[in-house]
Amino acid sequence: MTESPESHTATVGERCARGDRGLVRAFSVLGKRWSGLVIGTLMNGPSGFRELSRAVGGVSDSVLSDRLSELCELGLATRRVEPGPPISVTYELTEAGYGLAPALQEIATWSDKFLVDD
Amino acid sequence: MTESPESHTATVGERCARGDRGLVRAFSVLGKRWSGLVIGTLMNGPSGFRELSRAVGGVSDSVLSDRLSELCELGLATRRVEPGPPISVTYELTEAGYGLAPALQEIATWSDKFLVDD
DNA sequence: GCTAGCTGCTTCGGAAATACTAGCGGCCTC
DNA sequence: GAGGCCGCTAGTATTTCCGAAGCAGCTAGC
Repeated sequence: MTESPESHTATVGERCARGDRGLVRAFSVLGKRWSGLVIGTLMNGPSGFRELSRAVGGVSDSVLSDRLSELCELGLATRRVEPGPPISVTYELTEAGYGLAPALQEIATWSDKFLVDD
Repeated sequence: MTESPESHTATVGERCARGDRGLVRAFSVLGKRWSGLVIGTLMNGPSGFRELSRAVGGVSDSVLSDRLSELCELGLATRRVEPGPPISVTYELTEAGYGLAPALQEIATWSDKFLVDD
């Protein structure tokens, strides 16, 4: 397949049409406030709740707790408890979670190019 | 730069760390309910309000109207009015809007691979 | 031992966002 | 004229997000 602009556009268009179900599912996750940033932050490696809260910045505890629960339920992240003392909790992305890396990379690239600085 | 798995992982990690500002900006758009799907649907080409509403499916008029306004204000989409009769309104992505295609493609690929069917 | 501070949550009440739906004016068809 | 389409808007109801207080567990310093 040649890499002409037209065929690339058509491929994108067909892909999005066939990927509608996929996009619906994906944005049921990514379209919730903070989820994308939580996942993006966990790309840097496993993290505790408070560490994650500080790294994300600006997310309330209750929402962060909800989002992490959802991500774990969806199999995108795991929650590991070290019984201690001191007790500690660590959140880490799963393979599925890390699978979002290419998309997040593309999003960051797009953002740097097209979104204005606030 | 070699393409070894380690350097790829490090590149992703560094990229996300350096892209945090970018991700924050991006998810201020994509992290809102329906915006991702609206953009994804407009990838198929220009569309009227009702046509878009039906294609996206499940979004309320008032929220769709809000989202489209926001996308236009951000320069991701344009709203064109044909004075008619009959009067018609068409929404279309800008170059910046279409610039999200690679990311949406990656998201759809990821979703197909890792998210469970409902 | 007490206090202060960290941890990871949970709970509660309120603010903000979203959903729902009726309605408007413009237009077309029967 | 009635009914239906269009693109919204406005008002109300519901859901989501938020902020902050609080809990239990733990540590460090006095």
